[in-house]
This record gives sequence, C-alpha cells and structure tokens, in this order.
Amino acid sequence: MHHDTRTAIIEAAASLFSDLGYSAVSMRDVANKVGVTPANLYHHFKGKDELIREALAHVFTHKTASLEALLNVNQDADEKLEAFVHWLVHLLAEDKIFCRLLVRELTDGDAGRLEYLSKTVFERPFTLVRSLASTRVRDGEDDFLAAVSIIGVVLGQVQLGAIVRHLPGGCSDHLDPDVITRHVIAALRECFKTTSIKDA
Amino acid sequence: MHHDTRTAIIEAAASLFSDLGYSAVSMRDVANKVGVTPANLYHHFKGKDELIREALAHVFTHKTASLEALLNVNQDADEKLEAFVHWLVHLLAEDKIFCRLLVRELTDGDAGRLEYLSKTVFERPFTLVRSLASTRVRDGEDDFLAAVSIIGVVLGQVQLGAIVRHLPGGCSDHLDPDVITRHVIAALRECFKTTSIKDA
DNA sequence: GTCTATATTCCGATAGAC
DNA sequence: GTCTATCGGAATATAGAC
Repeated sequence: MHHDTRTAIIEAAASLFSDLGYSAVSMRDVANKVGVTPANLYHHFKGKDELIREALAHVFTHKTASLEALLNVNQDADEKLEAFVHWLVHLLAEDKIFCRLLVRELTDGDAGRLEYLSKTVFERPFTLVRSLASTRVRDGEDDFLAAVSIIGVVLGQVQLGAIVRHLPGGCSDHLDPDVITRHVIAALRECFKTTSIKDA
Repeated sequence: MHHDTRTAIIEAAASLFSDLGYSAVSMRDVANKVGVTPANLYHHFKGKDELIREALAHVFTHKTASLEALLNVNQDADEKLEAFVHWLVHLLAEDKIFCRLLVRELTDGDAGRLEYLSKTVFERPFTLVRSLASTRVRDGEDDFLAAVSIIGVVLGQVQLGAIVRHLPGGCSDHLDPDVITRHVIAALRECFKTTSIKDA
C-alpha cells in the first residue's frame, strides 16, 4: 500500500486525528492502524507533538496547487470567482481529513500553528479572492471582509451540513457539493452584481 | 462565587472543554479548577460522559431566548434579519465558551448530540431565518440553503477570525463584532435586494 | 527498521472515613 | 457533601535485542 512505514504512519495519524482530535488518539491507536508496534513510531518521530506537526504538514502542503492551474484558464473575473467557489466546496466536501483538520486548527491551533496554516492553506486563495472582490465591491465596502465572507460562507455551509438532516426542511440534496456550489455562486452573483469600480 | 458546587463544576468543565476539548481535559483538571478533589466530581456526576452532557446542556439551553424578545419588537422583515445578524455575531463573538463548544459539537458530535444541538440551539433561529429568507429569495432559489448561508457566513467570519491577523491586509478592525455585523448586513442587503415574491 | 519489555506518569473511577 | 487513599488500566516514552 505504502512505500515506506513513515508515510503510512503519517497518513494513519492524519486520519485518526481528523476523526477524533489529537488528544483522543493515542500512539497505540496509530500504531495499531498501521500494523506496527508503538515503539516503532518513536523511531520515526521524536514524540506525539512531532507526529501531529508532520501529519498537518502532509495534509496541508500543496493543497492550493490545483487552484493555481484552475484559475490560469478562466480569464473573466466572474468565472474565476465561480471556479474558486466550485474548487473550495468540492475540496472541503471531498477531502474530509483536510476539512476536519482545518477546522480543528482554526479552533485549537496555537499562534505558531495558525500562522503555518495561514501560509500553507489560506494565503494564496485569500489573496486571490480578495483581488477578485476588490474590483467589484461598492465604495465604502471592505474587500478584506468580502473575501473572508466568501470563504466563510463555504466553510459555514460545509460545517452546518452536520445538522442539515435535523433542521426542518433539510434533505440530502442540501449536502450535495454541486447543489451548494450553485447556491453560493447564485448568491454571490446577486451580492456583486452592482457596477464594478472598474467600469466606473 | 457559586451557590452550589455542582454548578461550579459544570461551569469549570464547560470552560475547560471549550478551550481544550473533551478528551484533553481530565476530571482532575476540572476538580483543580473548582478547588475540590476529583472524588467529589463522582458524587455529583456518574462519570465524565455525564459531566460533558450536563456542561453542554448548561451552555446551550435557553441560548435563543433573548432572540425571541428581540424579534418581537422589530416588525419589518429587513430589520428582523439585520437584528438577527447583529444578535448572532455578538453571541458568537462574546460568548467564546458557547461558540467553541458549538464548533466542537458540529465537528465531533455523534448523532444523538447533533440532534440535541439542533433542537436546543439551531431550530428556532433557523426556522426564523428561513421564513425571513423565503419571502425574499428569487424564483428557483432554495430558502433552506439561503438560511444556512446566512448563519454560515457569520459562523465562518467568526472562525476565520483566528487567522485574520496572519492574512495580508488583516487588522484588528476585522475582528470587531460591530464591523463584521455591518459588513454582513450590507452584503445580505445586496444579496436580497431584488423584488420580493411578496411584491410580485 | 522493527521488535519485546518496561519505566513512569496520568487517567477514570471506587471504597470508606468524616 | 467532601475528603484521603487507592485500584486497575492506559498513556507517553525509553532501553536494548534482533
């Protein structure tokens, strides 16, 4: 399955950490999932903290690479924003390990880990969305907050998906990434349909 | 400080659980924070699971009570929606224990706890927001998803606040609940400014 | 590089005195 | 209702054989 034990450990740890949280997962749990002894983990990593950092790095690094290529194709700003929403919704909906570790870090990460998270995951997409928003927000509006809202509404949709089936009127359609994507794109189109600063 | 030890234990537990997560907090930690012995906790609660459930109930119950009164004053649908956004932003920004436990439950809660969370926290506000949205969304749009997006964008804004200072252009202004409230209200106004179904 | 075996600390939980 | 004392087990981590 894996070329080396070290990678297998990291991927097993990432999966368990995303499901249960760091402190709920023991080194024994990770070792059992890989099929090695707990002592083996301490040959590859100094301790649990290092394993957590390596697992985060493995899951977060290069996550935005596919975004770069995607946005070099579409030229129109509207199309780029819609392509971004599609990309983000599907990323969060389909890579649950990434999504859950992301939320855990936003909630629990210390200053150092949050800065690492910002650089490796958020900085590129955020800068991009902010530049797309800045040409379209109305005077007096904050393009920084607009970018946070665009990313935030997708994040919120995915997180609230956990209780959709318990809310009145909720059905499985509301968990479909394509349905969510279309909804968010339509909402943003309304939100940004005023004359852009560029046209003024 | 507290009338009874039981309440003190519950509040100390809620605070620690929200900061560190359930499994990272031991019964000893809670006991030390209260100033009693660990054995005392087992006189008031059957075990850690019961303490977790009681802490959640203490933090989540009656959280939406203030919303009811608030919305009986304002009559206009626009004003009600804006009052809701103001209420939710300030609730999530100012009651960090509530906010963090909420996110933890959305991420980690089992089916039973998620249903409990839905009923005690989300059902009333969600139904309300959905009814406000349903009169204003355009034909073909889903008022359920619109309500999820309205709640979701606020939740996303608050969660992404953890990394705002690490993002290019971020400053403390973007963490101010009043600034976030104004931004979200302005964005929703754009989003919903098309002719309502009512007017058609 | 992986194992067996173990040291040490901490955990949840209980018994019983006061 | 709160305490002291403690049990059995599980946690992180290490030592050393293979």
